[in-house]
Amino acid sequence: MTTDTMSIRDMCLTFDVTPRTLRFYESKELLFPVRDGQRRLFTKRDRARLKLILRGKRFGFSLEEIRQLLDLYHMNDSQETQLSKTYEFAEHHLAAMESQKAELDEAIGELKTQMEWGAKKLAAISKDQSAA
Amino acid sequence: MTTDTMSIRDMCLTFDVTPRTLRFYESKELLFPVRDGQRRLFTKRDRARLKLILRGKRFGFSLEEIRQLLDLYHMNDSQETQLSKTYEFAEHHLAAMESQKAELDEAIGELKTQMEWGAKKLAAISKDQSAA
DNA sequence: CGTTCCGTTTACGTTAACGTCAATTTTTCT
DNA sequence: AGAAAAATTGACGTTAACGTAAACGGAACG
Repeated sequence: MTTDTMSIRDMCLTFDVTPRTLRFYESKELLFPVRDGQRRLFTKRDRARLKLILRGKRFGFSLEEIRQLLDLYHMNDSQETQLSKTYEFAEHHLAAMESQKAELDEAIGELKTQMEWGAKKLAAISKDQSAA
Repeated sequence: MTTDTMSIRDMCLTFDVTPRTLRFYESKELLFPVRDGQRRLFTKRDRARLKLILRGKRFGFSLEEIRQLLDLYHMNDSQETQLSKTYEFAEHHLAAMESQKAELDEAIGELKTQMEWGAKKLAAISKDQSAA
């Protein structure tokens, strides 16, 4: 095995973020890079988490919400009570996502309707012009 | 016909927002309530726009992005060039939404996988305990 | 007719999520 | 070794999206 860890610069290039962003996420306990002296080394786990973080942001979640959610993807063999609490939280989150999906479907439908209307208008205009 | 317009307080109750938010949206030219003296009266059009604004926010769009998008739902018989520009913008936006939907589907799938794993763990734990 | 309840404007405050800049190591290149 | 490039830690700045408080005007009510 080669390195398995990545420098901050490699992370920036791979995920298109700035060093500041990665340090900020570490300070907010979203990432936990190990240290080689002073320098940060990002593990496979950090990369998996970062991917989820960026996706969460695209879905409109705050970093704090995302921090909670990250545990869902790293459920460890902790206490039963903790695990079952996490599981419950996951159920809520899943419901939220499916409702968001439904809303998204509806929005897509509405936009398509609007676009058909726009297309008709455009066709009418160009016809008017050729008739003039 | 009765009023067809709503007071700021009615709007707040209906859409669960604060007066500040509505005034803020007006200042950012997202809403255009008419005036009865000093007081704002929100029209049917404002209500339609607000609904779209709140939905846009849930999808993670900024108010500035939403402001652009609102034109899509109020395409008027403006110049052909303007209308066709709006139409192009709509095409881009539609593509973005469908890609977001795809990503959302993927995320839902992953979360479900994680939850199955968690469910198995929970089952194993409770079995261990009954065996002890 | 006083006060209490909206509503308005103006303006400063706040939080999240970084950007940016300075001063200081640490690393890499030659 | 010496210079340049890259990384680190503060610390202050910035933008979006409102919150909050002050000061004022009309109208509704007992």
